[in-house]
Amino acid sequence: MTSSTIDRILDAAEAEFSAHGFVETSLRTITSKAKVNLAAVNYHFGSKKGLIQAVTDRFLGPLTQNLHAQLSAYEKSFSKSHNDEQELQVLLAILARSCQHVAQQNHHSLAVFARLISTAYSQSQGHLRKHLSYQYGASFLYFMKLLRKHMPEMTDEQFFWRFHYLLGILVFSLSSSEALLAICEREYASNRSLDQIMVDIVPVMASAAQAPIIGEF
Amino acid sequence: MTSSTIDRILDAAEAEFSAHGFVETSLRTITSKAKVNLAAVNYHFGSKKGLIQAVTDRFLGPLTQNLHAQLSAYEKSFSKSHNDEQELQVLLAILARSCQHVAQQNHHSLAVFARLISTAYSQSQGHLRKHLSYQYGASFLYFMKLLRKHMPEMTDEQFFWRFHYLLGILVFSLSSSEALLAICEREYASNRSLDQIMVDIVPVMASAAQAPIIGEF
DNA sequence: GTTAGTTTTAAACGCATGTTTTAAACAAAA
DNA sequence: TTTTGTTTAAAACATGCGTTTAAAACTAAC
Repeated sequence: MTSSTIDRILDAAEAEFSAHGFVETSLRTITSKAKVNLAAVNYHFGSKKGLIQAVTDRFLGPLTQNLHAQLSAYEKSFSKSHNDEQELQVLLAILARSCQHVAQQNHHSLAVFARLISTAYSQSQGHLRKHLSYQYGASFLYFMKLLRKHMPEMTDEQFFWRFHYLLGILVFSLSSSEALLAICEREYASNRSLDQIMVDIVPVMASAAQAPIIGEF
Repeated sequence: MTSSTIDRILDAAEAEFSAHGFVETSLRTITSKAKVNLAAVNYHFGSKKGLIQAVTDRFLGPLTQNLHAQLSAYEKSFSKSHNDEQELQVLLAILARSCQHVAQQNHHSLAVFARLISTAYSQSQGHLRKHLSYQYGASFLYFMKLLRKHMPEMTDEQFFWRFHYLLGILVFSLSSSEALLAICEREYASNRSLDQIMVDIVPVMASAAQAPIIGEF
């Protein structure tokens, strides 16, 4: 176990990034929590940006692979009578299950994932967005393609917007999960978990997906 | 117009905060965009934190006042045969309209609002959350109370989660609006606006609110 | 016109950050 | 044991930040 240093850094960085975001966590807090010298980050990852990329790559790889595998299995055993709510929920449940899957390995990865999506969509020039879609876009495009089939009455543009409204449910739930779970436990003495949130939002996203279109498109 | 300095700072700060967040925008970029001396911020607002508070107070005041006024007017002329989807949409449309209202005055206020909510829910200790609910919580609690009536079949805890899923749609749409509108124009040659997004999400949030409960609560 | 109070300006301060450097410690092969 | 390459260590570096200071400029009342 020569390079436990690398893993300790990755774990500490993931935890800190998930709790305080990328810019607001310093390399000094990461290296001190990892019990590692400050210079180790630049030595092993080149820069802070390199560390962020390593942290995200660690779960984005498994996430997209798992998602892709599940989607192709789903598509093969496809009951041709789709277009009903059941099938839509199955598809959304696949996404949820992929998220759960990566969370088993790296506990804070989903919160980091949510922060990643949020920052990608909050810079309008979209450098990060391009990088993500170039590196990991295939699986998510695959997902969108299948989702699109269940919302045939919409135009492409309407689907674009609806999809991102659904994404909002997912991203906000993930990035706020720690706070929400804490409030929930304090306020309702209920011991829920991120896993349960992921099954929770599936029917909610499904209903949101099927809401009627009334705007002046 | 002796203190146009203050307004120029507030406008520049609002624009920068909406585009790059609170921590990632420096006082130097704000003051240079406002064509104002660097020290002016500390002179007029005491600190950067004071400036952030001034920026948010400027629209949170009008927002909550408008929301409260609309809600009490709605409650007075209340068709007692509620519990149907129409009424739910009316209520959600009130929230949307209040958002539109403050956006007319300060163009980037809604994106700042979204960032405020996001940061409030991404720190689990919740200092900002407490401050916001102490200062502006009344109107939003009022809104939640009325919304609760339209979702009577849920437990309080289930309502808590569902409410925050709806909040996710709103917050993500607002904080990503600039990027999404840019993509939409480039990809679909469609000239949409934040206003249209706000009417868009009303039926989506309504459907999400009425999704069946299936989780193991 | 002088004065008193307010606002603006330029410069500096103290501090935290990411990064680099240089040497020491270590590991494994010759 | 010596040597070679890799990893760790402590210290310093450069930079950008929020903030403070002290003097200048301005405003308005007397």
